[in-house]
Amino acid sequence: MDGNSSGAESESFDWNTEDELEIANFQSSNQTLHAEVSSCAGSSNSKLMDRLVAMGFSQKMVAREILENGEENEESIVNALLTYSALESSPPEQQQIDSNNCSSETEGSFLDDLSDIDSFSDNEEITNPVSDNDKFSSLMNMGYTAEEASIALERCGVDSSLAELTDFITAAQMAKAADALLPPEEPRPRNLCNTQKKRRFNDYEVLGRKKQMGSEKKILTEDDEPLRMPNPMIGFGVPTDSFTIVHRTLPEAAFGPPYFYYENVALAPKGVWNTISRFLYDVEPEFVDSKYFCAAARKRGYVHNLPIQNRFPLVPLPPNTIQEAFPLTRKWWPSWDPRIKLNCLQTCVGSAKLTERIRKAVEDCIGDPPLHVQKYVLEECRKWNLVWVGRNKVAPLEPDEVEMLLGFPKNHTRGGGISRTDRYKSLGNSFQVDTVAYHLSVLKDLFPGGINLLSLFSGIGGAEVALHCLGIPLKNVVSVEKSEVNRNIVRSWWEQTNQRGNLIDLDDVQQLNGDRLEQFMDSFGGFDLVVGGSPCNNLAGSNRHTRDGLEGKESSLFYDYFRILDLVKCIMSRN
DNA sequence: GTGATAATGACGGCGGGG
DNA sequence: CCCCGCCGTCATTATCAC
Repeated sequence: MDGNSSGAESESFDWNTEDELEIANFQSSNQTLHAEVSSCAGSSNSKLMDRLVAMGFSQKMVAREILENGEENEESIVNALLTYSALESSPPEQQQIDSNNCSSETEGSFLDDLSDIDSFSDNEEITNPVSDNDKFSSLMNMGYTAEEASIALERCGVDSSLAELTDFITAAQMAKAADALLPPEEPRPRNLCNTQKKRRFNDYEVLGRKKQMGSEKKILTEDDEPLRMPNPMIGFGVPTDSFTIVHRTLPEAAFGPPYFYYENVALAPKGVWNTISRFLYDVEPEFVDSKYFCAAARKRGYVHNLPIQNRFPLVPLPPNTIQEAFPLTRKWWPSWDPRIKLNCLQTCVGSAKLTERIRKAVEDCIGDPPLHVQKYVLEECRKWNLVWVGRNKVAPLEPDEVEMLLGFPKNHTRGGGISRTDRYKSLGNSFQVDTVAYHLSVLKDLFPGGINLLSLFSGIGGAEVALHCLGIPLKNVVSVEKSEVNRNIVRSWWEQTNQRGNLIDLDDVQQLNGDRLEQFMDSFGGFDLVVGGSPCNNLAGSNRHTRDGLEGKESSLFYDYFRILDLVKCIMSRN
C-alpha cells in the first residue's frame, strides 16, 4: 500500500525506464521472464511485432508469444500463434482478458471515445489532430481498447511513433495481465477461469417492489455509461435507513466460493469503477458513505458477491455525531459552526500554523466573527477536520481519536516503533470497521465454525478486526501487506486478542503466485473470503501530483487483486 | 538517516438559477 | 438543458530540526 514507491522517478516521462520499473514490480518471481519483458519493452522487436500483427494476430497474442519464446525464435512464435488460432475457432483479435472492449462497439460510442481523447490532450500542444486520430484508429484496428489507446497517446505524447505507442501498451499489458494470463506452470485458456457473461446490472428488489437500476439508457452507450453515485450514498442499505435493497441478482461468473470483497475510493476518476466492476465479474459496486455508520464521512465503493439480506451492525453503535464522539468539544463549539459530521479522515492533518491563524482570526473579533471570517474558518475546519478544543482554539484529531472513529480499538496503531505521522497515514488508508463489518455480518451464519481469510493490502487489519468484532472466528488468515509497521500492528493485535487461528503474513502481493496459493489452500482447504482494498493513491482527489487513474503506479495493483482472486476461484472450482 | 511540518490545486458531483 | 459556483477529496513533495 505504501512503501512501494521507488522515489527515484523524474518529472519528465521516460516510458522505457518507467516501464521497466513497473514490470520489475509486477514480475518479481521469474527473473528470466523479467529480462525478456524488459527487452520487449524496448523497441527492438517492434518490427517483428508489427509484422505479426499485420498477419492478423492480435497484439496481445504476439506479445505473449514473444515473451514466452524470446524474440529471436520467430519460428516458434509463429507456430504457437498458428496453433492457438486453430484451437480457437474465434479470430485471433478476440482473445483478450477484457471481453468488453470497443471492438464491437457502435459508431456512437467510438465517437464518444474520440471526444474523450480530445479532452485528454487538452493540456498538451495539439500538433496534428488528424494524425492523432489516425494513430488512435490504427491502435483500435490492432485490437486495443479505446482506453489503452488513449492512455498510450496521453503518456507517450502525440508525436510518438506507432511502434512506440504499441510498445508502451504492450509493456503495460504485460505487466498487468501476464500473471493472469500466464500462470507459470499450468497453461490454460487465456480467457478467465470464469467466462464473462454478457452483463447488465441487474434489477433489484426493494422491500418487495421492483426497482430498475441503470437500464434506462439506450443500448448504444450502455457500457460506456459512467456509474452514478447513489444519493444518498447508502449502497444496498444502512442500519439507520429503511430504504433497503433486500435482493439482487449476481452475474453467474461472480458466484463463490470464495466470497470476495473489494474496496476503493468512490470518487475515482471517470471510468475507473467501470473497469473495476468489469474485471470483478461485472458485479455492480456498492457505494457507501461511512457517515451513516460513524461520525466521519468516508465515501467508498465496495464490489462483493456477499448476500445482502439480514445484515446487522456491530454493537454498541459508535457515536454518530462529532458532539457525541467528542463531548468535550461542545463547550467550545461556536453556534456558527454547523458541522455534525466530520469529513473524510485522510492521511495528513492540519498544521499548527493553521490553527494559530484561526485562533488569531477569531480572537480579534467581538462576539461572533463577521461572515467572511466565519467562512474562512469553516472552510479550513472542513478541509482539515479541525475540532474546537478551547476558547477560539481548533485542533486536528489525535491518532487515538481517529482510531475510535474508524472503529479500531484504542491504541491499535500505537507503539511498536511507529511514528505519529505514520499512524495518521496508516489510519487514513484504512477501512471504516463498522461499515465493513455490516457488509461482512452475513458471513456469521454461513460460517459458524469460522473462516479462512485471504486479506490483500491488509493495512492495519480492518477486515480482520471487523470479522473478529462480529464474532466470526478466524481460522487461517493469509495477510499480505507491504508496510512492515502495518504488519507489526496486525501481528500485535492478533496476539493481544488471543486468536486461536493461524496468521501468515506476506509482504508482496506480486510474489503471491499460483504455487504458493495452492500450497496454502491445500493445507487448510481453500479460502472462504478474499478481502482487499488496493491502493487509492492514483485515484484519490486529494492527490495533486500523480492522480493517474487505475493505471497509476500504485493503483494498478488492483490488477493483482483480480489476478489473485481469479486464481483462488480457479483452484477452488477445481477441487 | 528519521520524523514533523508546511505548502502545493485539480477535478468531478451536485444543486440552484437562468 | 446549460451554466456556474460550491463543496469535498484513503496525497505528494520539499524543507527543517534533530
